[in-house]
Formats: sequence, structure tokens, C-alpha cells
Amino acid sequence: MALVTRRRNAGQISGESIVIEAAWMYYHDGLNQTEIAGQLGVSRATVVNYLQEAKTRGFIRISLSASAFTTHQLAQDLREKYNLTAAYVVPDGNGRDEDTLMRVARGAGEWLPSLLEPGDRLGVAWGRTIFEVAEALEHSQTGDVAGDITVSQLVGSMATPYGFTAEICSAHMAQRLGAKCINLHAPAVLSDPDLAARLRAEPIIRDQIEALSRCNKAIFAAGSCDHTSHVVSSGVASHADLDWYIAQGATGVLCGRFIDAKGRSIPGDLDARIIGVELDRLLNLDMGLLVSTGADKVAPMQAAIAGGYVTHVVTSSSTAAGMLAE
Amino acid sequence: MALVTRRRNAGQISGESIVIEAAWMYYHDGLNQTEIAGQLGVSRATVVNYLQEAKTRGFIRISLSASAFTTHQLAQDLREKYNLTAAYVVPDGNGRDEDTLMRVARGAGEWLPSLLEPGDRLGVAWGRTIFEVAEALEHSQTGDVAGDITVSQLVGSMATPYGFTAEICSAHMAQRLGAKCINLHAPAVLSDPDLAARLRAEPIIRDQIEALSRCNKAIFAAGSCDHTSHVVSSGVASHADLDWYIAQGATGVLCGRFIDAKGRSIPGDLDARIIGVELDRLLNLDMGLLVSTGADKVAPMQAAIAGGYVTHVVTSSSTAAGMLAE
DNA sequence: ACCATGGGTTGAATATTGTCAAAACCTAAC
DNA sequence: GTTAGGTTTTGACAATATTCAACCCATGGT
Repeated sequence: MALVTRRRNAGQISGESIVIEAAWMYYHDGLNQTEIAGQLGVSRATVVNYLQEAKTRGFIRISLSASAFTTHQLAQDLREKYNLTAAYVVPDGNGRDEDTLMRVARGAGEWLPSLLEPGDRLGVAWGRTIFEVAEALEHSQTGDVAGDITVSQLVGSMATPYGFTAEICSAHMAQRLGAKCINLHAPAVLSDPDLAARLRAEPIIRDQIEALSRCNKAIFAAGSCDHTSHVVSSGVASHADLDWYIAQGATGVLCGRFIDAKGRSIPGDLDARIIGVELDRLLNLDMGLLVSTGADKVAPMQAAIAGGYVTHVVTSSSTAAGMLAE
Repeated sequence: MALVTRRRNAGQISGESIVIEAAWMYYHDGLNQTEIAGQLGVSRATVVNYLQEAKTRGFIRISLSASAFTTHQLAQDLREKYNLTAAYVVPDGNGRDEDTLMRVARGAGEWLPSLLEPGDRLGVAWGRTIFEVAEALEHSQTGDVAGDITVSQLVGSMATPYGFTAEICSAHMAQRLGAKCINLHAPAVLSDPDLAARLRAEPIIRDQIEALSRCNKAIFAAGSCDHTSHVVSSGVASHADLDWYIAQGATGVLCGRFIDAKGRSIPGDLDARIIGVELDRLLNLDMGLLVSTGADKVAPMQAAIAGGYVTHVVTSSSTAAGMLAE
């Protein structure tokens, strides 16, 4: 264990760690490494080391300002067409969907903190996208967001083939935001309606579900409604279920519930077996942040927006273009 | 004048905002300009332009983590405002003055060794703060400073209710620094001017006092000038003395001498009875290190600096803020 | 007291980035 | 259709930053 890092510190302007001093000179004063090396009395190479340490230690945060993504044409159009409070459109990059998803998640991760304020109770849904958003938060935030935020898990947990669960999504997000976390300690879907009812009645679960209705903000993704969708692969619905819902006009999936093109919840078999927020609860929130990308998400996103659950959107430019095409 | 910038619509990247795309690739994806140029189908120089545009348009936000840098900012400001060589500001921590004092002392203790060099003759004042600095040295330094340093006791000794005397301050400091130590074997203040004069004339004392004028660096604290101050409780001055000095405009205490807001020594009754360095000796040193903290020290510190005795400062962030407030 | 160890530092080779004037391009007016 | 005037892009060069293997020095164990 290296206890005290023993560095030379001559020529410093303040007694602060020389790493900070160097980072300050570089990023704040705009000096170049040669000048800094001169003033600090070390070699340029050492200055490089200091700066890298500053980066890895998180002293330096480089992010693209939200305005860049919310002001440009696609975002504006999206906002107008769907009457949103704000939209955040990130470039697709190379065509790979995977990369685009990461970009969208990262964008959401950078934007989210600025959308929250002390006292907020944020509901967090589940899914690959949301998981990545939570991950992305880590890099952009150093844990100094305005405190006193509570994160609630919007839907029950699910054994997934993806290695991330609803708990992990909300727990990660809470951790990155420095927020308290209320998990929902129950499966997302049960095989038997009675069991589900009894579980919902359990005091612990009931309290947790009740906490959900106190959320004033929420973050969720729109799920698509085809047979490759996560709804099926994660076991929420069987292929048969899916076909039935599609026949009823299902256009997308929101927090485990099927919605039609107008965003209305489609009543069905599953409702009684699901443990999670009811879609009604997501209406009229201070913020409903929809994070999704992909051509197959265009219709589900439109449905979710039509349902009135959405005030803010994060997506990719091609998806945005798809939503704007008529 | 906001015209639409017409750019060549190369590649399949949305022509809308190549600038953002480039910025994303550079800052988020970590690609270098050559790679970006390739993917975007433009020259590398163009990428430079895009990135610069992103900078000037404010898309890129480089922020230095607040926690690490606020203190540094204060130090910079302090240095500028008071024309100091360097300043070291430590965070206050929890509100407790006691803890803050310890932090400041530790900061000074860490900094001091790097401010000294072989051959230096360091004058050491007396006080709670200085004592703690000496103590703090113990932990950070194992006596491996460049040798050949001499420590001199700046003021005579004092029976105190605190259990540490001027000798102990300087002796400790000398020990921690691996320095020689010249103590001043006399009381700091005598009741009779004649006695003081005769004592000063004693060969041993005279030599020791003379040694003081050979100091090229000094470390001292600023004392406040109210009735709760150490000047009174340690018996240097009586309440009556204090009132008299305050009436003369005394703003602080430096090495047992009262100074006014401009840092000028206030001539008075005490001068003839004190055994210790004269403030003139502290002018134009290679280093005058002022270590103090507390709201009540703001004015005294400012006075000391105004008097020209100070080149380096160690203090707490709230005190620094107080000194910067106007 | 000695040596092994590991982090901090360094100089030189390498890679990346910034600069600048010239060229290409677009728009709009002649 | 052509030209003027502005902007964007470009290539070559200069400045700057990064990498890497070797070095130094303090530390801790033998």
C-alpha cells in the first residue's frame, strides 16, 4: 500500500496536490504542458502523467453540453410535433445499432442529472437501455449532484439472459446519483394471478408499490412488440401472449404493459399477474423521460407519447427522423 | 446574422450537425482526429475546425470537479489580491473551528518542508496554531528534509495555560525538520522596562536576539485583538493594555506586537518590556509564512499582509473567503 | 547494512494536434 | 452566364502531446 504519494513540490502556487495544480493550469489557465512543466519544475512527461491522473481520478469532466443536442433541428422538430418539453437527439454515428444505443444511453446519462432537482422521486423502469443509462451516469458524474433524491424501481424483477435486472438498473442509478433507492422485491410477472394479488397485498411489497405513486419523475424505454422483443426473451410474455396482444392492436410495451397506438393500456391476461407500476401512475408527472432508439422503436415511442406518458425524449437522429417522417 | 452554415454533405452522416458528430467521436468515443476525418470523409484539418467550432459554440464543457478545485480557486484569488508568492487554502470540513485549525496546521505542516532549503534560518513565532503546525510536521515528515537548517525562536517564552511554550514550538519544529535550534532563553514580557533592557544586553540573550536578524524565513500566526485573545490569556498584555491598544487602532497581534490595519507596529508601553523580534526584522524576508484561520483572524491577517510581513499564507476556505470579500 | 521492490520521474522517439495561406466552393448579384 | 465576395475546406508545416524503456530514490524486508 502506497500511503503517502511522495512527490516533489517545488514551484507550486498553492500547497494543493500537484496533480490538481497541473490540471488547473492546463484546463483553467490554458497553459500548455511545457509551461506547466517549467513552472512546476518537472519534465513535460511528468505533467502528462499528472494530467492523466487527474482524468482518471475524475477531477476533470469533459462533457458535451445538453444544449448542443436539444437545440438542433431534429430535436426542435420532435419537440414541436409531439408537444414535448424537450428532446435530446444524439447523432447515430456509424450504422451499428449497438453503438447508437450506447450513444443514446450516454446522452441520457449526461442529460438526466440536469433534469433532476433536490426532493425528486424518480421512477426507474427496466431494460437494456435503462441499464446503460445508469452505467453512463458513472462516467459523467462524480457524485456531486444536488442531494436528496429518491429512486424507485418501477417494475418487479426479472431473471434475464442479459445479466442485469430491474434491481440493478435502479440501484446503479441511485448510486450514481447519490440517491436513496427503493427496490421492488418481487418478480415482475407471476404465473398465477392469485399469487400476484397476495404478493401485492404483502405489507413490504405494498409499501414499495405505494412509493411508486409518489414518484414525480420517471425514466423508461419503449419496447417493441415483435417476437424478437425483450418482452418475450425476458419471459414476461409468451409468444402466444404476444400474438394475442398484437391482435388487440398492441403497438409497444411500456413498463411491462402493452399499449396500443394511442398509448392506451391494453387490458389482458397479464395485468393480473404483473407486479409493477400501473401506467396511470405515469400520467401527469413532472417529467416522463423516454429513452429509446432503433427503427423498430419508432411506433412504440409514438404510442407512448400519444398516451401522454412522455415529456422528454432521448433518441438518435435516425430514430428521430423516423418519428418525424409522415 | 445567424445564417445557416452550408457544409458539404459528405458521407451518410446527417449533414445537420457534423460538428456535434465530430465532437462526440472525439470526446466520447475517444477517436483521434485522423480517424474521425476518415469516418466523416473530410480532411483532418476540417475536423480541427469542427472541434474548434464546438468549443466556441460552447458544446464542450470541461469542468474541474468542484470539490477538488474550490480551495485552489480561493488560493489563486488570495494570491492575486494580496500579491502573495503562494497561498494554501484547506477546506473547512465540518464547521468546528477546532477541526479547521487542525486542518490548517496539517496543511502548513505538509507544505513547510517544501518551502525550505538548505541553509535557511527559519524564525518561529509562538501560539496554538504554530504549535500544531510543529506537531503536524511529525506525521508527514520523518526528518528527511534537506539538512542544514536553523530554527530560531522569534519571541521570548511565556508561561501559558496551554501547556506549550514558545520554546516547545521552536524546539519541536527544529526537531521535526532535523534543524538546529536557537532558543530565546528569556520571558516574552517583563514587568519592568529597565529589567528588559538589561536582559537584552546580556551576552547570551543578545546573541540569540542577534541570531533573529539573520533569519531569512519566518513562520507566524496572526493574533486577534479582542479580550478573548491569547495576548491577554497568556499574560502578554493586560485588559487595560489591550483597551489602550485598541483605542490606538490595534487590529491584530504579530509576534507579540500590536499592529494597526496597515500593519504598522503601534508604539506603546509594551515595546520596552518585550523580549522578541522586532517587526522590522520580518520585512523583506525570503518567506513570511502566515498560518491562521477563523473569522476573527480575517482583519489581523489582512493587517499583517498589509504590513508587508507576509509572502505565503495558509488558511481555511471560509477564512480565505472572508479575506476576499469586500 | 544490504538488497529487492515499486512507484515516481525522465529523455527521446513517436503520434497527435494546431496553424495558416491557398484553393475550392457556394451564393447572389451583374 | 459570369463574376464578386464570402465561407468552407484543404495540405503542408509547426507546435504540442503521448508513449515507453530506463532511471532514481525511498521503503520495507532479510
